Amino acid sequence: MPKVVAERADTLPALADVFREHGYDGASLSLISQATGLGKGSLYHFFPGGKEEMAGAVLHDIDAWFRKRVFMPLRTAADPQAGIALMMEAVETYFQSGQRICLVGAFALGDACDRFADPVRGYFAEWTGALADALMRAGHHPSEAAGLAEETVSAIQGALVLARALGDSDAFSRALARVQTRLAA
Amino acid sequence: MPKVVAERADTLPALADVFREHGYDGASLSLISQATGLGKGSLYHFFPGGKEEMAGAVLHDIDAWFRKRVFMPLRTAADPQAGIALMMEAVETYFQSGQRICLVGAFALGDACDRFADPVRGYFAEWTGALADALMRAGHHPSEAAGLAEETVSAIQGALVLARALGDSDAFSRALARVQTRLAA
DNA sequence: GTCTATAAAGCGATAGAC
DNA sequence: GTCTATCGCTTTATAGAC
Repeated sequence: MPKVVAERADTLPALADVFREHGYDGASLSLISQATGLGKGSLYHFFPGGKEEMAGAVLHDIDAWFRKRVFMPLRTAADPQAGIALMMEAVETYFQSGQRICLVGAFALGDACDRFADPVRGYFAEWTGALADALMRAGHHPSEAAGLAEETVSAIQGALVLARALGDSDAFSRALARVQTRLAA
Repeated sequence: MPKVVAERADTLPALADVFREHGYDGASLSLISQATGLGKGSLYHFFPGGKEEMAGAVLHDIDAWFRKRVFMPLRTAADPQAGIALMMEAVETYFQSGQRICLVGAFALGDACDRFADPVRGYFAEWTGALADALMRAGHHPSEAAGLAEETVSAIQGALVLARALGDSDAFSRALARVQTRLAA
């Protein structure tokens, strides 16, 4: 059986969970140490920049996942509707049907907004941009495509807020269904 | 000229701003002291329960504002469409055209979710419930009204996330316009 | 590469003078 | 009702042994 933590990247999923659950300020090093199974010494060995570098690495990891599974399919799929379908699948999977919130959205609303303004903006700009591109290739007029893309990403983020607030992950699934209908029209 | 802070309620707007800007954990007592112009002694005189009571009072204040300006008009307006119009006005005003985030939504996504689960859930349950009620009275079928209400509140929250993340408050105004169109249909 | 020990600062909260 | 001083604790971060 391989070591659970062999390199820096192995810690990122646990790190992401801690930040999602406790926010940036609430994610203390002792919580992080507990979640990753690593002492503070090891954490600072992997992340010399401390907590800020940990959160930055998590954001970068999330961005890479979305680039591969969402943004790239939207931009490069021969059939734009197939790209959109891949996006919907990835979103449903990533957010665990509404049980997992979006860390980037949480950072946008929360304490870490100023500190990570660039990666946060980049994530949402890429997402809306790639979706608008797919919608244009699917036949929508440019201005209409941009609005529909904005509305779609916005609806997903809002549904995550509502699902978490109401403790009702079905609200997220219902929202995804509505989004799908609207994108197909 | 009257005293700036004469009673507990006078501190709530400044308190709300601090929590909105820094989150629950990030809102330190020294920041709160600075924002309200009150020393720690005075703060604990008004809020014996400390920071948790401060945030609770802010949430209660927000809930009261929405009850009066949003939930009640939706439920009691003779013309349901007029009630919806009042809601849209209030939302546009309260969120300052997208420049101000929703503290309840931020708490839902953030560190304070567990601590304030009840008021957070209550706020969104009341909002979606009151809007669904107005939509039913406007002629929508019950199931359809509930979905449209959920979609509307969700769209507003998502637009606040997107506007903050992109640093583009116009994204919020565009979302409100789309919502208005959909509710009128 | 991982740990323990520790430093320095900030935290929420309290006490007591005025 | 407001303040300052202070307590006890936790925080991030570092140092150094292994």
